[in-house]
Amino acid sequence: MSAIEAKNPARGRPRSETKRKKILEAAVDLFLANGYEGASVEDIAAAAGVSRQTVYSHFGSKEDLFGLAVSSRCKKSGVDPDRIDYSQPPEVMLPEIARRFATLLLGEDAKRVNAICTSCADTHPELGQLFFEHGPCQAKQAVADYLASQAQRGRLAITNPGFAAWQLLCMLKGEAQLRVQFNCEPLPADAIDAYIDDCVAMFIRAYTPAAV
Amino acid sequence: MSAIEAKNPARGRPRSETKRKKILEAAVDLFLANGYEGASVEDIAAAAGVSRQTVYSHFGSKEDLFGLAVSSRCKKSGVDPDRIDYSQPPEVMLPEIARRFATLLLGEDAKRVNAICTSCADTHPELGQLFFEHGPCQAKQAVADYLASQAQRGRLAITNPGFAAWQLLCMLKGEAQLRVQFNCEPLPADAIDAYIDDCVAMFIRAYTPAAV
DNA sequence: GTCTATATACAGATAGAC
DNA sequence: GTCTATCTGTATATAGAC
Repeated sequence: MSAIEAKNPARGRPRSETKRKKILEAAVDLFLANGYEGASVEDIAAAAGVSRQTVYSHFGSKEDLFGLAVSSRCKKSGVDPDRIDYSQPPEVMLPEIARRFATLLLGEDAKRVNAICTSCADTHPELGQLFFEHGPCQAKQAVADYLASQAQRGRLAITNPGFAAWQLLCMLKGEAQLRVQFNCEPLPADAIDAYIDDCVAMFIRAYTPAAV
Repeated sequence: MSAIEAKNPARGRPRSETKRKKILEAAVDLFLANGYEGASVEDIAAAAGVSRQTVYSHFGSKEDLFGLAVSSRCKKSGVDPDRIDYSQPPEVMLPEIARRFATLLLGEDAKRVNAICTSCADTHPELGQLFFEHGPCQAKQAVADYLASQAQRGRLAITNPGFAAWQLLCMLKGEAQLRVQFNCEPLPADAIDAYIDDCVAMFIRAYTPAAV
């Protein structure tokens, strides 16, 4: 499809990393503000201070740009493989991951992305898939990798890290995320924190290796 | 507001239960088929074979009807307090509850309700709240009550049944429900079953009382 | 007599056609 | 801008079940 990454990077003028970042930033802002159809590539290029051609040169298509914008937004909020410290034990790392994830989930942006994907389900069914892959799926993979590393060190008794990662992440959504999604009164912050702590503790309990 | 339930039920002619059921049935069908705004009270009354006033007499308002239609649909699919057997131990009852819940979650109807609520978020923000209360919240309460009863019998070590119920139900959604929500290729049935079984086992492990 | 249910008409709001 | 159509929700009158 898009043969962007196939080009020889050593030849010609290299693509500007700063421009790429500005485009992604502008895309995130405009997609969230105006929806997928409401944000034109022209608008995004203008907001980033580049030409429309530059956008296509970097990202190939509007849809690909959407997917990577989602991805960058998620990583910026902390659910990023690079920010997981594999040397840290679960008791330290999991609460940290859980808090980052909850912050991302409960923000207005997550709700908007959901609204965009469901409202465009008829005209652009790929948007949902792109979000799923670049958002939840990436987060799950990062957590699964961490859990697998801990299992290997004998700190957790996990045979299926993929299952365990989905369990943890989905569990964390809890009542709070449903309330956001369905326009209900949000839970008080301390109740959310207590729930998250309870989830992490419960998760660790379920996957603690049997004492020898 | 609507003083429907305040009337004396012992005096005079009782409201027809069959008509009520027919109205609810028609409401479920038409709301799911045409959305909230697309289904008029007139249409629902006609489909149920009653007059528009009868609908209002039974349900007070279109919004209340929506909430109760959601509720009836959920109960019909099995997440119903009345269908929980408190005498059954968790090893028997939880897998049963989990399977019923997953069937409901992964159906097309759940996706449609989500779409209806998010698409009407601007004009009818109460729809989301009604769904939340009559759908997820009721299911959670039913599960929480069961878990509390089991905790009292010493079969589970649960101090906060509400938290535990949300944990179990949210966990069950897993990858499969996200895929439905975001128009991705569904998981194979055996993978879903394996995940659900894993969730229930993990849940029971986390909440099994310490051996004395 | 009390309450359900139907039929009809009406107010208010909204959306679309012209 | 106006006119028309539609939908919600209410009011009123009538027939009939308990």
